[in-house]
Amino acid sequence: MSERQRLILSAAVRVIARDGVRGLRMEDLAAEAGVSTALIYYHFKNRAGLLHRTLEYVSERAGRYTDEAIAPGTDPRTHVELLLLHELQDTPAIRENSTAWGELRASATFDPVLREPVRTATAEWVGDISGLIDQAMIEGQVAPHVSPEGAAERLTSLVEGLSERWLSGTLMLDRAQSLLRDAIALELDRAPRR
Amino acid sequence: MSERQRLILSAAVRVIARDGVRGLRMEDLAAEAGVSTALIYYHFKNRAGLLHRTLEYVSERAGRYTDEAIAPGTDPRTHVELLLLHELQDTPAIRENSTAWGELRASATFDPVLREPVRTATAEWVGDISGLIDQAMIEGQVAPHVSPEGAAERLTSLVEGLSERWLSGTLMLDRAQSLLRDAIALELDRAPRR
DNA sequence: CTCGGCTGACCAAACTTTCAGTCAATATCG
DNA sequence: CGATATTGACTGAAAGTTTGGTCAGCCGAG
Repeated sequence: MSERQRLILSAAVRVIARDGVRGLRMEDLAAEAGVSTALIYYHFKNRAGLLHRTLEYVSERAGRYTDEAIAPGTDPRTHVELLLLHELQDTPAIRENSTAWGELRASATFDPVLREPVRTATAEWVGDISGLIDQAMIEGQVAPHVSPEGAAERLTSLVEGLSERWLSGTLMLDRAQSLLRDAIALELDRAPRR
Repeated sequence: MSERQRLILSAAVRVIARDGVRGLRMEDLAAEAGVSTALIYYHFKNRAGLLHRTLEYVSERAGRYTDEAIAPGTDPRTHVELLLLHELQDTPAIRENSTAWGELRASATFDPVLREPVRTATAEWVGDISGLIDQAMIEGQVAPHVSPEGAAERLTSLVEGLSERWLSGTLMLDRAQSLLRDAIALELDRAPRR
């Protein structure tokens, strides 16, 4: 992928985070990226193609910044917590990525082309968390009888639900974080900690 | 609200569930409702006004069909379970309402006008569940130390997360249901049942 | 020179919104 | 009671606006 494409895609994420997928106008995007509208068509064929590529870009980028945020050697249990809580952080980058991700996921309900990448990205995320819970169990940081798969699916779904409430102004961020922390404890300890 | 307005609003829910908020065109809506486009403007001022009223209509209707679905005299614990599971049911009415609700909630992230009705409707739902958990606790159907508020917020958020995954084709319905059932047990019993 | 990257200008189609005006029902008046 | 205004609901048609998408051609690096 060329530098120019990356430029356009990151601009797309910004525009989507600001106006939603519904509000993404090719002209707005061109302005945000500082290029002509025609160039977008040159690189991405059409609006649908652009959205498709943007979705891939968002999930790829999410995976990257997620990894970067966590010090190597962190124990798996803490790792799970950091990974999940990470989505509920009020920095421009995360807010932007979360908003765009939520929008693209929602669009998948109506656009079959987006379904498969959404499914793949979700599966990957759930798989990561599930794997970490597995490890944490081996190290005795998680109660036995916990189903890593189930817990991972519930916790990531919960994060998405909380995130959307936060981003739509329905829920305060600190409340969302505290709810998530309790949920993690509930899932992994089978009783709230402290 | 006149019968005619109700007719248009229910058509709007159908169109939104089918094409999304972005895909709602005034002309399509007019066709779906069997009226002229001008009539929609006569009753709702403009597209934004229509969306706003549709949101109110969806939440009102959700509350109504939810009540109808549950036999009076049901014990509170079962009531909670039915209420939550109810959103994960593949009937046209529920799918329609859930899809429209998800769309409108997502739109609230970008449209301040929609925020307040979304917040109100959510608070009402959380309040209902929380109240029922309270009652269930009094009747000994829920473990002590459970925070009804917290559990209600987490469970409803989880339902929204699971629902969106289901509707976007990311998650099979029966899996979503089973995940939710386990979450309820985890939250209310502080240990999975059976 | 030439070729991929890139653009300004442009357009047809898609959409929203407006408007003049019809019609049935209801109120008003002589 | 009959004639006449008034009103609210509603529509067809078209104006007005926005948007996705195309295209002929410019430009700079090799």
